[in-house]
Amino acid sequence: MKKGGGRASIHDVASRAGVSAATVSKFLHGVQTIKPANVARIKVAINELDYRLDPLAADLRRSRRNIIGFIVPDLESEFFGALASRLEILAEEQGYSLSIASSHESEERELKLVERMNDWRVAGTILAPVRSERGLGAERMKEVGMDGVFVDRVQSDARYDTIGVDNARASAAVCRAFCDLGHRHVLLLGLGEVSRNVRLRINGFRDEAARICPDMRVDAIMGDGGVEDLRAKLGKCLDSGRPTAVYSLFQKGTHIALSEFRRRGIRCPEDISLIGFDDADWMQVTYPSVSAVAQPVEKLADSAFELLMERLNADKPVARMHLEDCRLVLRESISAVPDGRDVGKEKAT
Amino acid sequence: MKKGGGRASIHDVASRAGVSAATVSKFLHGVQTIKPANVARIKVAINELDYRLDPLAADLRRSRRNIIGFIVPDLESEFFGALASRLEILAEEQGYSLSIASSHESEERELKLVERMNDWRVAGTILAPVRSERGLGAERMKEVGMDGVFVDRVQSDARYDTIGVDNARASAAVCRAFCDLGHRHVLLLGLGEVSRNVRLRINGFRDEAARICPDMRVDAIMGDGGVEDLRAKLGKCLDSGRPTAVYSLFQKGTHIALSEFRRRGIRCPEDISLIGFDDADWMQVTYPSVSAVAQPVEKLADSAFELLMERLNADKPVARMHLEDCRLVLRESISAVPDGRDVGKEKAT
DNA sequence: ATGAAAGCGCTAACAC
DNA sequence: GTGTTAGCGCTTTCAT
Repeated sequence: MKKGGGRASIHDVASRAGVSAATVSKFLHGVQTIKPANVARIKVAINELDYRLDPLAADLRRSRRNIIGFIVPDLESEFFGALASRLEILAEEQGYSLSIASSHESEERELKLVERMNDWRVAGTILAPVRSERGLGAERMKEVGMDGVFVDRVQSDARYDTIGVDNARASAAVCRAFCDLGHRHVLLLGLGEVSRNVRLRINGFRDEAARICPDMRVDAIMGDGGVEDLRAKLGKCLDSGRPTAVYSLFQKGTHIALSEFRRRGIRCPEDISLIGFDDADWMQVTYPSVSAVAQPVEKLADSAFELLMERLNADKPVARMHLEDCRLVLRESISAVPDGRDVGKEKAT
Repeated sequence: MKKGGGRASIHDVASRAGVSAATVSKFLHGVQTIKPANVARIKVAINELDYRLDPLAADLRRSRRNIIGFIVPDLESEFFGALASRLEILAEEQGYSLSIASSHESEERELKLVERMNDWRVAGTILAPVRSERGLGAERMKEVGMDGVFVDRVQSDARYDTIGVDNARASAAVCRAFCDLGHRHVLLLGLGEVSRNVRLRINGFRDEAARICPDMRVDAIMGDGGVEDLRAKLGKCLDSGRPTAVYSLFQKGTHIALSEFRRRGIRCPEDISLIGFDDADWMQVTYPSVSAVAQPVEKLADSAFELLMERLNADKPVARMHLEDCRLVLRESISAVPDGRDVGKEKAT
């Protein structure tokens, strides 16, 4: 009989069906060697009692939770939202639930969340760190030996798989696009904090410039004091010694570039070209629509999950580094340098 | 002694400290009546063993999980991301963890997720339904009597609290803005599926028009066949019998409106004015920047959580309906009707 | 083919 | 103050 207040337990089902809890448990797990008569009675009992297995209690007994943890720096951005979205589906396909948590761009919080995942005894943790694979959260994962992988703001690690996009390659493509259009003075727009990825983008651009377009002048400004600082610095560059092209290294920067162009009446792409890292829907609808490096969010999620699964099933996992390729989406915001102004001035050869 | 493979349990700590598990449990819960000497030894043992309480095991014993479930239709939108983000903080402040899941705009999946929350025996569930408080998920919550509240795409319910924005009021404000600028022919842009909220926005606009601006012509087109259908229909309206103002009833619609204006060389706001429901960062940076109804995301989250908490602590909870006010953000996309063209034609009085 | 028993890690009476 | 005991809901040998 079902006891008073609470919900039906496996024992309630068992006694109602006239079998033992063990048999019900077997039934629930698809064991085939149960007498058909009993199967039938168990089914009836389950229906009558509205019985549902408590997965957490089952996990407790099994000493392993069917949960994958996912820690993101920020849930308000479409990028991480999409990542979470996809991982959730992948996890469920494998019988896990995904536990999503946001560190709100705080390393301290990230640490707390890693610890919570560990307390929860999750099967594995996918960490998209605030800073890098050397940040507080990642380091704690190593300390306590949690199973997991690192994604997005990471390079490579001695013990964990890392999954990221090929920042350098994408930026090289941007460089080539500008170079082909005759641009010889490009401004890179970055932010101080999100260092690693942005640094790779800068270097990727610079290296390619040195290789294929040595007479290209490449300036970079970094908003060390946040986005408003960047806005101010950009304003100065636009007012004097204006470049013919801007490569924004993060989405908000693209936003800022566009609005500063407008504020000054600088026409894009006639006066200046623009490409941004990280594509977004709205970039199709601005005037001009803006060219952007699109990150392969789904592939990132797929790879991260796949590597995690392999790792969970491996005896002695090796640390791998995985880079996904980005796609350069060309829209109206770029054009050839109109006259020889900059090209002529800089062409020394 | 700590046993072989696994992690230290409360018993390991107890025996190492020379006390019983019960005492350690008390210590962990801040019971003050423990002999200082024992407190000290427990602390030492915890440190030496790196002991951490398993919250799920504790919850099991307590027969109540310290988890709040949050089900969103979609994690890739900033709106729900922000909602989740805020709820996560609120939940943790009260000692819960928030379990976030996305129904991916599918009612079937929503149903599954509600059932999972129930299986998990969460303390409460915040549901942002795909359709409404009468959708699959919500109905199941009622059936099984889960504690929770409904948020965003909801009106009112007999048994659950509902928290939403005042669509009608916001739309009335939009109507007044247009009316004051002399607009007498406005086009409303909606989508078939997201019916309830959109309907309220339409009615809110229409009612206000009837009240304060009876000579205003209000047309509405609904993309029954998805966004591309809407785009096509909008195109037709713009080509013949063009209105002087457009009120888009959802964010994607604003996007579409803007791009269709551009495609046709229709100048905004000179030729046509635009206001969109649901504000976004990118609307500041388009040309023109677009006026929008901004939804109070944080307030929504705060109210939803507060009502849930009250409900969890109430003996016989009553169902309340909560509406938050939106803010109309005016930007460049609206202006007065230039000449008497439409005004003159329609003014019958 | 099934059930008894032990126990996952923890808490809560209730004795002492 | 502290330990004993009895579970929370489930799984898993190991007999039978």
